[in-house]
Amino acid sequence: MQTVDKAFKLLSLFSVETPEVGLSELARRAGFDKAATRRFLVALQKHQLIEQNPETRHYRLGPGLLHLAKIRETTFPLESILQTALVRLSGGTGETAHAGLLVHAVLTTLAIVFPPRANRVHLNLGEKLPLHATASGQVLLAFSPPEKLDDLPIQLNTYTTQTITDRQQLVHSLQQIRQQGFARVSNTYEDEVTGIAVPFFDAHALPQGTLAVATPSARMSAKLELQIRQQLLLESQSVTQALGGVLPADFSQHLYQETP
Amino acid sequence: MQTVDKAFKLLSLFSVETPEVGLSELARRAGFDKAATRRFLVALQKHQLIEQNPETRHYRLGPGLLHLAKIRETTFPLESILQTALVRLSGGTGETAHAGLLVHAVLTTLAIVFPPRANRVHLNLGEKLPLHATASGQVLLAFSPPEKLDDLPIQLNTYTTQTITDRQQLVHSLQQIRQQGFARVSNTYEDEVTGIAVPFFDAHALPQGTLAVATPSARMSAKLELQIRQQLLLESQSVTQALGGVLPADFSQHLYQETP
DNA sequence: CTCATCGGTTCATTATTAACACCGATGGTG
DNA sequence: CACCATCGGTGTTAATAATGAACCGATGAG
Repeated sequence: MQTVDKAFKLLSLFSVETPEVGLSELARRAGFDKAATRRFLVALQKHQLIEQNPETRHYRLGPGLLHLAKIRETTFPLESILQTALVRLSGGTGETAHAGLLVHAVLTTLAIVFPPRANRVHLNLGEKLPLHATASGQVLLAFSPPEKLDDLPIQLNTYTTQTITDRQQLVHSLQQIRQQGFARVSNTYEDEVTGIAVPFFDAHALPQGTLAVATPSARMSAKLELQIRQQLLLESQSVTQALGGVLPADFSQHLYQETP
Repeated sequence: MQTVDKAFKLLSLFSVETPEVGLSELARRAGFDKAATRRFLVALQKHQLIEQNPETRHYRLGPGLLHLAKIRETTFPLESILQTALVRLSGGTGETAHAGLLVHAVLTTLAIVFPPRANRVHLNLGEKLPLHATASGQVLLAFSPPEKLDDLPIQLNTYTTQTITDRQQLVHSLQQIRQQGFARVSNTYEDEVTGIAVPFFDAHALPQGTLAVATPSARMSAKLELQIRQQLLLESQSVTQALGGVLPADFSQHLYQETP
């Protein structure tokens, strides 16, 4: 079913950063022949998974995706479960809380709740978060089967002076994260931002996404960190359960250690 | 690209009514061989467009759809545009307002706003609306290219004593709807419910979905109907414009006729 | 105990997709 | 203005991928 893989590859080339792309560019990025790319686009367009901007002739994701996502969300409300967890997290910590979803080695921001204060961390819905440079990404990698590390690009992008770009160092860091059950990074993706994240799990005890709290680094203290970690752990358990997921043993142990 | 068509066909077998389906059942409904169906499911599962309930071994739509839909919605906010239009519609009329999306000859409820009163029309998000038996469906058919009528099932389902089940009669009705620019039906899908609907259009001036107001039939009056129609026309224009769509000439004429 | 149906797998047969070369149109550049 | 590159899009044969009947073990109803 490599045909399905290729169709999906085309769909996954669209992002919040590049929502509309032309034919040649798509073929280039996907590594397909232009004629083949066109045939795929026409097929996808037929089902409204893709649509074409008639002015620019560029392609973009289509409304058929909304239709399918609405069915899924109505019968299996992942997004709304995350949203309510984030409201509690943001309310309890007074900081920005966000949830990410891991799809095919890409971590995307699915939901965000901002606290009602002026100085807060900002990020965008749909934003793609680098796996090696954010707390959310690292905690996902840490709880994923080791072979998932192969999906990482050879070159780890640098975002700030603190970004981990050495593979060895990253792997070492992941081991520690797995042991402690959460990830905490400071200024590795955006300067002056500290993030703490935990994963939530699917029915196979594999990480499906993350819950995270992000604070201005200046505001982070040992006390605030502890509070955030405890809340994240509780919400992770709650979300995982609501989804019909299962916590892996080496994660659920933290639930008892952390509670005072 | 028949492979893409088949993959989509499998995805489209899931609905709010039947969100989880087993392998044999899927093969039967799609008309595919069981082995082929399995190969498709495995391929779709790899990209999280489908996921499997490990207990029942049944399949359901996957979280990858949320990911893609979020990207589309962030960069091209159809759903949120509809939502704000519905808030105005429901607020202005005091009745239930809903929006439907047409994907591959299937009309699905994408957004709903209920008025704050006890006696109101109820429907569900993600609900599939029959094209021949609802105001929304009829207005879509009326403004679609005639060949779209071929997608209709041979047998038009009966929902109430008022449901149109005769093809001739339906076609006649559609002509009138196209001329007047809106559809109005009473008790054809649910007893005691009257619906009024207008389409909104894409960049090719093709109907992409509908805006509708539904009232308990007992409450409908000539005055209320006129008010609803005027508001629907205005919101249709506004939504179409916000989407980068184009009104067909025989629709936009009503904008001037209706305004008093 | 039997039979039907479930999810899932195997492998020779067959229909599909790939990609080169080419089209006219568009737009930036010397 | 003429040039060249690139755009979106399109045919046609060679190479590749999907198909489906038969078969598994497991499960559950009569």
